[in-house]
Amino acid sequence: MERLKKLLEDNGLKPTYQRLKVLEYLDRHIDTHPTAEMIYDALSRNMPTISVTTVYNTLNAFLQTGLVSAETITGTEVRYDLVTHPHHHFLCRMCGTIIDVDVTCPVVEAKTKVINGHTIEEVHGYFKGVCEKCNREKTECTKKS
Amino acid sequence: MERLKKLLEDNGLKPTYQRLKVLEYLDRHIDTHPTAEMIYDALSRNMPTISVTTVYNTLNAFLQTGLVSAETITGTEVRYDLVTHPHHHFLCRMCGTIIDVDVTCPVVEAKTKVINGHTIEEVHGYFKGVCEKCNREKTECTKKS
DNA sequence: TATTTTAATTATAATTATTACATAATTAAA
DNA sequence: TTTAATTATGTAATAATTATAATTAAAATA
Repeated sequence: MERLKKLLEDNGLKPTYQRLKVLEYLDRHIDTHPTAEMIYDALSRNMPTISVTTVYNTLNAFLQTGLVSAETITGTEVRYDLVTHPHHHFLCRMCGTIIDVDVTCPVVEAKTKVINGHTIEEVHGYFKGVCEKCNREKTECTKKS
Repeated sequence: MERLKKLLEDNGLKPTYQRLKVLEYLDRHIDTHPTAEMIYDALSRNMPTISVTTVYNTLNAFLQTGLVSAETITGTEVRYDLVTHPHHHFLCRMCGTIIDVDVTCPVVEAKTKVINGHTIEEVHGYFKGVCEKCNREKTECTKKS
């Protein structure tokens, strides 16, 4: 908890109770890539007074400092992701899960290059397909029949 | 026009007037990556009776057949793109333009591979930075001063 | 050709995600 | 402790998209 408080202060944000709670939620559900709604629903269970606006305000403040990133992979909703180490995302077309994929091997080109005169500052990439779990279930079905 | 009609039929879609018009618009504005709203606004000028729902229905039908792709690069809106040849997108953080980038050099890994047991079917990637035009204007400003 | 069936389009209303805004509460500074 | 600044809250507004049901057009059948 002290760690998270420091994280906020290091980013020039006052460590208010609600900000700490939002950050804590993101930290504890790093693999969920939650939506604003999911965060609000979870927090409001223990904090009945927190408002949706606060969640959005907080997330937008986090976005500005680069503490979190917003992913629009599914196309219908914004998923928030605590920025820890560089990684990419995998969207399973069967179960809809977004999975972190470490990029030890350079899946996308290095940053700050130039293509056709355009200066590249960020490279965003994600994969779409069938995740390991769904792959396994498909195989099991085949085995049974 | 016959070409577009055939394109619809080849994708198992009846070539109705409104579908043809939406497709024609996408074909003529291939570099704009328009939103549903932009398409509706443009078409309704000559077709006062066309409805927003029809534009959405049509775009969703196109999406299902893979005729178009939906890009959520900016994070606030869905941009539609006629699928012609494989390419990536570049979002300029200064002017907001989305520019097509041909991928002759393999910027992202080849398709249908496996990472951690997840089968990759599609690779989505986009770049963010400053486009060639904005780069040039920045340089000109520097020169003047 | 007339009739039936199916598919596509339309208008309206509903839903959802997000933001604007005014007010209240909290915190920091003087 | 008073004042100023920041942050949180509730309500309402906005914008994008979808659901629904009615209408129209097209295709199939008799």
